[in-house]
Amino acid sequence: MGTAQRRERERTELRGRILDAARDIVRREGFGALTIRKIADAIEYAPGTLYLYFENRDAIAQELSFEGFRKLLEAFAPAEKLEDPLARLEAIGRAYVRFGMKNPETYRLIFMEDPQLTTAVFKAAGDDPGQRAYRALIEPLEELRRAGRLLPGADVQALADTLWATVHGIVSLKLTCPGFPLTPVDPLVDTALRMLLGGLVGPAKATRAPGAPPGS
Amino acid sequence: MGTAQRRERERTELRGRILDAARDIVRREGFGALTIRKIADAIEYAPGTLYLYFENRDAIAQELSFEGFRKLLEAFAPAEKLEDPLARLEAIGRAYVRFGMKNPETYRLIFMEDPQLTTAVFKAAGDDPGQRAYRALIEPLEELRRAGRLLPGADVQALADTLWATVHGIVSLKLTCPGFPLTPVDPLVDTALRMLLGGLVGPAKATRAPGAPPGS
DNA sequence: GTCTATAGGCTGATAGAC
DNA sequence: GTCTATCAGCCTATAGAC
Repeated sequence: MGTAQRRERERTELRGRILDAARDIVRREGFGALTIRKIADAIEYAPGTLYLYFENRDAIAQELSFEGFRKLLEAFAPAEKLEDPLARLEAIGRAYVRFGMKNPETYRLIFMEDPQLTTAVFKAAGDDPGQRAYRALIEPLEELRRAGRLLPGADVQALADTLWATVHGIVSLKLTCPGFPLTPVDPLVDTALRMLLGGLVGPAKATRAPGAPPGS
Repeated sequence: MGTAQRRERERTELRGRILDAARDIVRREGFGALTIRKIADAIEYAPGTLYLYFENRDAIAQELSFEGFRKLLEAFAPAEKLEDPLARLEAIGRAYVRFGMKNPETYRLIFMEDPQLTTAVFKAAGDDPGQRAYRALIEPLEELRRAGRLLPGADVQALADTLWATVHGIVSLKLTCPGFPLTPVDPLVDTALRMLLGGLVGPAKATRAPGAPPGS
């Protein structure tokens, strides 16, 4: 496996160990606590050595963000296999929130810290992962539209952006406002998806009350 | 006016000028750039002097957050005067987003920076402003419920939290991800509110397609 | 490649003169 | 009340020895 060899080479070349240590620090203490010295301490090297592997601190943070975004996309994979486009949208939304809650500091780093970093991630974490993430939302919506299941005149782009904003809102509110909103994450996601997706396919299909428990 | 006298007293006591300078720095350069020395420079005092008026840097940041949250509540005022509860909800959502876009760094400080700060703001910026903000959402929803305009079994709390998460999502995404989402703020808010509130009062009332332009 | 050492900067906060 | 001076600490990044 070429990938494994490259990873092994990187590891022996210290690069991998630097990233491992950096990832650990961000996970445990947040991006603000990520310093060259702390990483150097963790891997038991002199701080200056790190500059042989990364141009500066930001380059390390960027690498971590790329990596995190790639993992987010991987977390979408099972959802993307679902046949029904509506079920796909729902599953992607849930996978997104789950990723954010499981990796709070990584999520913060990617989506809440530095606009420049976020922009860089969208533009260049592999083969245009920003577009790939977007397509995960746009594609099922397009499929719904083609099948005539969207109301006429629906703007697929605006719908995708709204869905994204909502799941991002849930995650970021939960990360920064513990205790607010009062509703626990899972029912909150249930309600949000029901409200957003329920109206999507037209009034006729919206049979359950938004905010009602799933079994009602 | 007692308030004016107190403000004047505070100003002569330097406290007001410190806050003014701090507010300016946060607005222009963000919370990360707020340092005791920078404030002292701006008001042309020695750094140590500030400690006679504030315990430490965090106390200044907290005061700014309290102030910002109070202004957010004030921005709700015109919306809260509307009679129709659904129109009230919509107007509050729009006012929220407008506030965030107009005061990006203040919004960041209050809602996106430090969980501890955010918690403090909710608990103690005057007479329980967190509850007041919450009530602004809960109350119109309760009114809708009482009027039988919500579907039976609807969870008012979850609905309020979802609305809040969505507008927060829109603002915070726009602040950290300029360029993503691609949809401009105003149509994004239109779509989100239509999707969320459209389904709220039951299928019969949802006549416009989510994502369609308002006139369709 | 890795080290030590250091330049040059920033920070919050305090002590003591006036 | 306000100052100066300073402690004690952190930081990035680089230069030069080995």
